[in-house]
Amino acid sequence: MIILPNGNENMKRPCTTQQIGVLVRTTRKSQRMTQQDLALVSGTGIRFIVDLEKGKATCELAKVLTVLHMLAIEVQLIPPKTGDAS
Amino acid sequence: MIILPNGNENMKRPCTTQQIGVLVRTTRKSQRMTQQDLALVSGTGIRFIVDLEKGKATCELAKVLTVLHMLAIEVQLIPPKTGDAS
DNA sequence: ATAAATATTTACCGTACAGGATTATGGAGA
DNA sequence: TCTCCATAATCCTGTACGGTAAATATTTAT
Repeated sequence: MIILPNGNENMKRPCTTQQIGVLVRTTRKSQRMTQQDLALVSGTGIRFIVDLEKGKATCELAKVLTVLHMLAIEVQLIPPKTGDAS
Repeated sequence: MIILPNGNENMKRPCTTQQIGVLVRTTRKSQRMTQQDLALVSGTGIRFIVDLEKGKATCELAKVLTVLHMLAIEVQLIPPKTGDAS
């Protein structure tokens, strides 16, 4: 176990809202969907999609999950192998 | 491609806030942390942890990601293999 | 290249609710 | 009992998000 200069231990970087935003946008475009399309099938407003793709920190969790699902982006949450903590 | 009775095609189930809540709670307990501990290291209030573990739909994305990170729960977002869409 | 058609972004308003702090309640265990 | 943990209720500040319209940017056609 390595203690980094910033005080953190060597754990994987946190998933950021920025990363999610970029992923949503690139995936959406690869599906040739407009933001409006995505908003429609996700049951949200366009504003939400715009904010999400911009990496807004305060987006609502469930709506984000819905959007990811509509884009067929699989979400895997992998718990620690019983031992490592914060 | 299979059309299921509920009208959906055969895509994986969406990740739900309920699942995340359960995962957070079980992982936290396995680390022997209290909700207060988790709130403290995550920079949130206890209320947020309680709500998150209850599966509240409207939790703020970034805070959820922080909590997952503090619990060393890895988040993997896997984009579709270029083709499948909604 | 230029124009036309689309797509995206931003600003504003209004409603509704998130989440922090605090306090109270209840349950499990020493 | 006393203590720790979890939950719930209340107050309050800030803001998410939908709708809309206007301003840009990007793509497509001629």
